[in-house]
Amino acid sequence: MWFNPPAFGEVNQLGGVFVNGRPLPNAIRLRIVELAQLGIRPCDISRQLRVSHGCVSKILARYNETGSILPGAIGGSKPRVTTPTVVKHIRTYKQRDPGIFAWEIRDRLLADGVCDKFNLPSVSSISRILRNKIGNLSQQSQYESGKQAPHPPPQATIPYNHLYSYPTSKVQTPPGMPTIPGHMAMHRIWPSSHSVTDILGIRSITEQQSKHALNELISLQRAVNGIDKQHLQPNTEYTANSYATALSIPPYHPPTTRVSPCTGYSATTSACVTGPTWRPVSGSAPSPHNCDVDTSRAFRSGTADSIHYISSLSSFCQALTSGKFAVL
DNA sequence: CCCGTCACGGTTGAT
DNA sequence: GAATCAACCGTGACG
Repeated sequence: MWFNPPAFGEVNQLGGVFVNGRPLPNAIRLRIVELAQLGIRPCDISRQLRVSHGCVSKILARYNETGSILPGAIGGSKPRVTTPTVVKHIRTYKQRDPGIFAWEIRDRLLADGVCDKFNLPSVSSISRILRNKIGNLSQQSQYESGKQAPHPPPQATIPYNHLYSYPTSKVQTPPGMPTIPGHMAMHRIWPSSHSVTDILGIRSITEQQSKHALNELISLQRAVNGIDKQHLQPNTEYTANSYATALSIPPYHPPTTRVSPCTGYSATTSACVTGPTWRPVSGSAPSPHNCDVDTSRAFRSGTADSIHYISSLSSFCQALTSGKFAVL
């Protein structure tokens, strides 16, 4: 029901708003990574952004591993590994050596580079192919001409979830998109220290450097969101404007200034984050995690109106991504 | 106190 | 078009 979406989502222990089952908006994810790069500890990021520490940990871990702040691809099925190309090769192996075993075929597929470890068919899959599709080699030409898959994938060796699987030195991007510069990807360093600086493998990074990297990331992801919406996870909250959201979230206020369902943590760390984009606009308000448009407006105009505004925008955004409207 | 991990209830999209 | 399935999500609790 896109007319009646979860208006505010749910509120977590930190007072942040989230939509169960849906990823945090890119703006929040981006902010998490940016704060981590600035040396803010995950626990403090969690409090500042009112996102559970488990989530912060997960996002940072993924960023460290893949270089991407984007969530994984939700829903859908894994692409079939037994593509026509793979079947063709299996048939070839079987023709050359009728006594070949399925496991040998599997090894050869890997050795010949037909498949990689991500899309290598299981032995049982190969057996099934041998049984169902190549059982009678005399019919192979018939298969060749007419029994193609209804929607054959353009390539045979695209690893599943390849959009979010990045090498360490260079971040892979969707086809046609510019490559993320190497310095945007984090090194695979995972020291024992719990310090985010150590976790991210950054000895020293200036705020200017961070901003520069951030801007590049924003530009890239804006382009990605606009150009290839199909290939990226269609996050309800992910429009270009979403990047203003996290920057406008009022900082976490310790219980001395705000009654929060979450009590008991130190207030000393909220001052770690400074800068013009992090200044409180008004009093406390629920973190607009489920909203993606210009919430900075909303948070300047009072809580009640803000909530209504967020709700309306949330509806609109859901409509956008559910195909009710064309993307602007 | 901080962090990593996991169960849980939820959403999503291909089949 | 509905059901199913397997992917993902963030939260909250635990160690």
